[in-house]
Amino acid sequence: MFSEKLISWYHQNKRELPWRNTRDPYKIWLSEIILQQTRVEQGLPYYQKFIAAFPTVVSLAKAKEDEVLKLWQGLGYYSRARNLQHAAKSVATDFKGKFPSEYKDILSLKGVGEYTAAAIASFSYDLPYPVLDGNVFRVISRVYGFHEAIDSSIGKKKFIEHLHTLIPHKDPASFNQAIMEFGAMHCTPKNPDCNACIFKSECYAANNDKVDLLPVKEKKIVKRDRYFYYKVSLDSEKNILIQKRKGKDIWEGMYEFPNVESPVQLDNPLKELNINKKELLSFSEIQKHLLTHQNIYFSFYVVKAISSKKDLWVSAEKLLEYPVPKIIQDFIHKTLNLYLPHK
DNA sequence: AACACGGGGGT
DNA sequence: ACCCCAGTGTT
Repeated sequence: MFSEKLISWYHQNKRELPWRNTRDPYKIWLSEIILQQTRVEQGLPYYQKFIAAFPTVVSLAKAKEDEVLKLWQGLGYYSRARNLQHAAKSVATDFKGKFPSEYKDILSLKGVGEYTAAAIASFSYDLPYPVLDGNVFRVISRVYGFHEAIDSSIGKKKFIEHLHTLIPHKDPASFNQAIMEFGAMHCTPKNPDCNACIFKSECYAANNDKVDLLPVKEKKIVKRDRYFYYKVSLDSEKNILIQKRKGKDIWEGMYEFPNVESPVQLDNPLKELNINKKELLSFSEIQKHLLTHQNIYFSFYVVKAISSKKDLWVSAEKLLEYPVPKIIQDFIHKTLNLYLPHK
């Protein structure tokens, strides 16, 4: 009954989305990776760009990592882009260019977890694996009154087991699409319209005034402050010094200006950046960039410098081809062009 | 099991 | 200010 009502609602209310008009596992996989922790409206233009640049999984496998990261720029969680290409190479070699069709093989791809494997398996191959994402947690916890924490393994197991009893083997793809769409469009986190809900009569949360209390989450996010002081070196020909960001940290693989980082505001950034007042062209006040797990505070110090062969110096035009974090892109766009000839 | 990983939008 | 978003990999 639940699935029939849900699927019926879906067919009347669904949005037209490009990855819903295909069974191509490559396109479905790409859309699912893009949409992880990302709203449909934000991911949509990236999906279009990727399909245009890489029409097939093999074309993606052949790309340079920097090219993939550049297309991903601005979307965040950049390990998704690196893993995307890693997986494309796996498909090209281990699976001879043909996207795997068994759940365990799909799950083996880098960046593909239980949610994404279930999505691909059902949408592309009609396999009865239920998806469990933030939308599904919300719908199920409210309708069935599940109070187990959704960020615990106990809770996750209970939700998945229940979903296996709900998903119709006849049309698992529509069920999975429908429950996510219902969570996204109707059973929203804040102020859902319970009076107009198809599950009004049987929904536990609606009938027990618990809509605002479900789903239950137990962990709360811890934020930390990080201060970045960027040194933007320009040589006499307006080439700019950049470097590739290393280490398992935010923005891994993206390009940036040399910098110093501190957990607290620095008293004397010039000293830490090894800058003489004579070479300093300009600097910016500290700006804020707020992320889920950290508050980024940053400023830029532009200096005259002499380029050297061993470092990576690029023209302004060339710089635009490198993948960079949002705050660097904004700086290039808003400030750096003042110093540079045209563009 | 806990934590790290971006950026944007809603309330 | 806080929460959430078509979650996953690492430790």
